[in-house]
Amino acid sequence: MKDPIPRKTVYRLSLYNRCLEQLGFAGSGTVSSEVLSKIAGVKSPQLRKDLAYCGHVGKRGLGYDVVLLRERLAETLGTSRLPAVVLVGTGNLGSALLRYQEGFAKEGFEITAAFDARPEKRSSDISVPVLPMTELSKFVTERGVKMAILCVPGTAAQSVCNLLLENGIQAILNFAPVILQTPPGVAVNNVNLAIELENLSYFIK
Amino acid sequence: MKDPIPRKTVYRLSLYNRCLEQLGFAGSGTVSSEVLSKIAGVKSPQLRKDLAYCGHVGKRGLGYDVVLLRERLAETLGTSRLPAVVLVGTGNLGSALLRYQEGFAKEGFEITAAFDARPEKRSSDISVPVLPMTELSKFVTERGVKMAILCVPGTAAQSVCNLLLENGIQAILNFAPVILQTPPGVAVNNVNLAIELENLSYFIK
DNA sequence: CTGTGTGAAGGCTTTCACAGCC
DNA sequence: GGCTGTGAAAGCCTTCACACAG
Repeated sequence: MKDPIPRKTVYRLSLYNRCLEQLGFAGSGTVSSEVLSKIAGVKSPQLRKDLAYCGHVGKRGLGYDVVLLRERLAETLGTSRLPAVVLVGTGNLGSALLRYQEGFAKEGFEITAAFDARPEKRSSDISVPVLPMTELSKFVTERGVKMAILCVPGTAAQSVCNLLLENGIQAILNFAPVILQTPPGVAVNNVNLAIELENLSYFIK
Repeated sequence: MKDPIPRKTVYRLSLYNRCLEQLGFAGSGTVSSEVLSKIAGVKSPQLRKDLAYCGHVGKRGLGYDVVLLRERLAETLGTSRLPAVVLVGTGNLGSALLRYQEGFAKEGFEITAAFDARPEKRSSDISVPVLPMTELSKFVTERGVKMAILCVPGTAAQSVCNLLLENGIQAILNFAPVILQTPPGVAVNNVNLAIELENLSYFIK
């Protein structure tokens, strides 16, 4: 309801969106908070409270209309028009993600270009243009790209990050094992596979 | 101090470990909570409180001895002996991660084997043995593997997950875009790139 | 005087319980 | 009767402020 939707709620709204997709309802009927919350792995009051940020979208006694709910979610999240994304760093992980391109495409994202200090490393099974770093500024500013996926080595991450910010990038999905120092207003999500694994290992008996 | 370290704290302890690594101190000297917290992107009191879970490891007026701290962290997290990991699903993302193997190795993890319904897809630049799914039970139980990375399509994720749990897997790093239904006592960390991107797009002005 | 360790305060999220609408 | 929407309560985590050790 209130303007500033809590970070964690935004996260879960995306999640609910994916869960609805997964349900594969062909426009059919409604879901109850009970059912949907179970799929999403949260408690039902939480789901209801989260969805309340999208306005009164549920019907009491019935549940949530699937189609309507998805529309509202997309609207609230601003997912109707998905932003262009560039990827920087085509090493192991970077080119891996480029090969996974179709996975992103299915979810509505498209990597418009990739950049690397040594673009000739580009392998033949990658369909995205791989350009030298020197072209990054021009490309990003001309096309008004606002999001980037960062896959450079940790040692280069901060300086490449700075370069991105100078050219108007506002959100970064960071795979480099470094916490980026950024000014307020820039969104950074970190994905650190080593930490994920280490974290899991803690819970093994 | 108390036995049950909060989940989020465990997470950050791993993070601090990585930050120390990044500092690259060759056994030299100490770090203050002020400095280390800045690198890790948290506030200094938080860092101190987190580190207090490792016992009295800091020296007042001096800071934290880097070597000692790393030892204590490894001890607390149980990272001294790192567990074996298997990867399931060698599609786009799965084989991408296998190619990234050396990235894991640098952080101390090793994928001991990969499994797929069609293992012949194995490409030549992957050094990890790729075995058919039918061998999974035997491999996992015989070697006592407790951790798995799950990269199968969403439609297969839950059933493969069940198979893993039946064979004694206790922790799963899940890349499938599905929330896995698991009994308590099993740890699951989800990595969903589409959600990360969607989430970031929300914060673009 | 510097910098850790920590009780107490504060803020944010989750959970509960139930009123209200279909 | 069923299920949403939501104030109130509880819980958890973060932040603060300061005592205290080196």
